[in-house]
Amino acid sequence: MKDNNDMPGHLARRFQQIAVAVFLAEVEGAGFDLTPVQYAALATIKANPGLDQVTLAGLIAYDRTTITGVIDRLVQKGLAERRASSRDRRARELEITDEGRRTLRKITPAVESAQRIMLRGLSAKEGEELMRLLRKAIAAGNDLSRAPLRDVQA
Amino acid sequence: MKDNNDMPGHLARRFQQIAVAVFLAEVEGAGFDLTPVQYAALATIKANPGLDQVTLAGLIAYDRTTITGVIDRLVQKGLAERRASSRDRRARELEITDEGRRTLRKITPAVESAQRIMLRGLSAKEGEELMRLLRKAIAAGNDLSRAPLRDVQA
DNA sequence: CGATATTGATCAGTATGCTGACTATCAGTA
DNA sequence: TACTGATAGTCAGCATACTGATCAATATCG
Repeated sequence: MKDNNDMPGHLARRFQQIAVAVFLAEVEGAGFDLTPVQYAALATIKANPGLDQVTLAGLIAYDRTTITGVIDRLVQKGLAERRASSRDRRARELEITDEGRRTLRKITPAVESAQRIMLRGLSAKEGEELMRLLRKAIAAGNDLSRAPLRDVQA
Repeated sequence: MKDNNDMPGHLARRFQQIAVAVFLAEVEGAGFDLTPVQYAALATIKANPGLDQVTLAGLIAYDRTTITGVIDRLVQKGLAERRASSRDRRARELEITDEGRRTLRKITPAVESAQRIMLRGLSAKEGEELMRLLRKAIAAGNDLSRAPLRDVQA
């Protein structure tokens, strides 16, 4: 039988598992309570003020049904706001709050530290190579998941 | 701001997301209904008959609380059995059923196909290198998650 | 214009994964 | 042997992720 360690799918699960654990530990150590998904969403809202949920989902490759709950929690924590759009009454415009901005700023060192820790077994060059290969594999498989990455059309 | 594509954590999530989608699509295409986690558990039970749940968890790096539900579903599908251990009345001994063996055998081509598809953007050499780097990063971070990989002591 | 298709958001249901708590049992030791 | 600590399994609760459905609103096209 093929060993688990020869299965890219298994390795993907393990690496992701570790990445999440490291992220949560670093962020909690900094005194915050924010998940990787919530962080990515919040940072993307800050970079694209007023975007709607589908666009946000496309920018970070979330399923649109997952976004609903994530935004719920960001709003509940006072980090983001969800407003009805005036241009399209189906859509909600997302904004980051001052509190959200403060949180993002203070949390950034912990997030960057987490990225280093999850690569701590690799040299700088190996880390770069790992990211390059992941990017390449992801690009080729982008449309195979229900939540592909979608660039915004200007 | 750092781009998502420079964050190993984000890339890990994306690659895992695609890996799961590909696995499910291939397995469903072969006429089966088994998740990646259920497959790994079943294959490990087959390779280690009579093992208990904690040992199984250690072999594939699951959290022990996650195993309970996974086994529930394998048993419910008639692919595995959970019996009380005679040596330790706290423990359950896990066995694969004939139906489970049949399923594993028939599903293997789909699983292997899935592993190829999720690397389809990479050359053979690049795929090997990606797996090598993932293994190395995982080994260094093994103890950072609640569910580390644990080898069996003979 | 009006029928049809598409889109944004949500919801119900299911399956990982985790934290923390709890029970039952086992192991080691004073 | 009685006490203490560790261990196997489960459970409640929460947060991703997905499938598939539904509703409201918008776009498109005959």
